[in-house]
Amino acid sequence: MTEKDEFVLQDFLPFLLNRAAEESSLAFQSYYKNRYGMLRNEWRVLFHLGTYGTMTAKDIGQRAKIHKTKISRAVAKLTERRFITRSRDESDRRSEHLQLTPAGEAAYRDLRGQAASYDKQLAGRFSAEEEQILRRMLRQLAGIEP
Amino acid sequence: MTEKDEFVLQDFLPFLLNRAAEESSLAFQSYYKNRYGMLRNEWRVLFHLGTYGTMTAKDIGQRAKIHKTKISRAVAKLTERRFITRSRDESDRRSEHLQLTPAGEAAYRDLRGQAASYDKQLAGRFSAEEEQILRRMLRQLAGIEP
DNA sequence: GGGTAATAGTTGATTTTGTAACTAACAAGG
DNA sequence: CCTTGTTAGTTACAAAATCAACTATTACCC
Repeated sequence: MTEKDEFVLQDFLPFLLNRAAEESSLAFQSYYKNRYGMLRNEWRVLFHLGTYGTMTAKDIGQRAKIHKTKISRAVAKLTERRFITRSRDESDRRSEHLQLTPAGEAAYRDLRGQAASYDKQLAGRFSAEEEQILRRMLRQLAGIEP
Repeated sequence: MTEKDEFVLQDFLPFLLNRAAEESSLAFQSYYKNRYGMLRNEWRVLFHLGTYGTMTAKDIGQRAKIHKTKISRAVAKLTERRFITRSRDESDRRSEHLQLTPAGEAAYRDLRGQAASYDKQLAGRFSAEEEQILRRMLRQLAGIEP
């Protein structure tokens, strides 16, 4: 808080972070929802496969800190919609390698472009230095390595 | 993003903000959950009544940007647990004034102390200036005045 | 090898949220 | 007044998140 004991709810970091997260997600969320009928966990999975290439459900879960049941259901939906394909790892048949289909790639590229310009718009309210500071601090708070 | 077209998922603001919000809420959340069996919306209502005094559900909703159904349910739970009392506004019998009971006050004071030290701990990772910048930027992103 | 524990992922039951429709009270214009 | 519209708050139903239990497979180790 700004001063010792005096507690200001509007300045409480978890509160502020939650509100900022909600607010900043809104417009983008409605884009992938209306355009592709996707849910938050689905675009997250899609984005991970798009940016990192083939991954297993576990890999995604670790990187994004999403619970395995959410991933399982998101993967099921994306498979159903032919955005990803799954193939068993023959050396460890418990896990599956997930990969985007061409349709998945196309959706990813569209959404990535959208995300990039949306991000630019959000960050545009700040100076370049501020922006860098913000991202660094958020990474810190999110527990993401540098 | 750090550079023009090149999209880095881990730097996407909505993603970062969501992760930071979740991560930073975790410890505090488990405190009020374990200690008082409260949900997020319940502590938010409690905190609003604690910091601003008597309010109506609508007031809380406007200030915190929480949907009225969430507030309605949170108020019902808090009333059931004897943390708040409700009294009709006699000049407009549609709305009710909500107020903390002594038990509610006690819970609020405990949680406020907890929140304050938790916040201090979170902010302690940064310099005083950085901290100020962070809060200002988050308020901006959250759409909160000043 | 054979039993026990650990891991990847799925499924089902319960809780919580989101959305829409609803009730009750007030407002405003004719 | 009285119809139409608006507002505060609740309720009902559908969608999604959470948590625990489950299957299938691999790892450990005696």
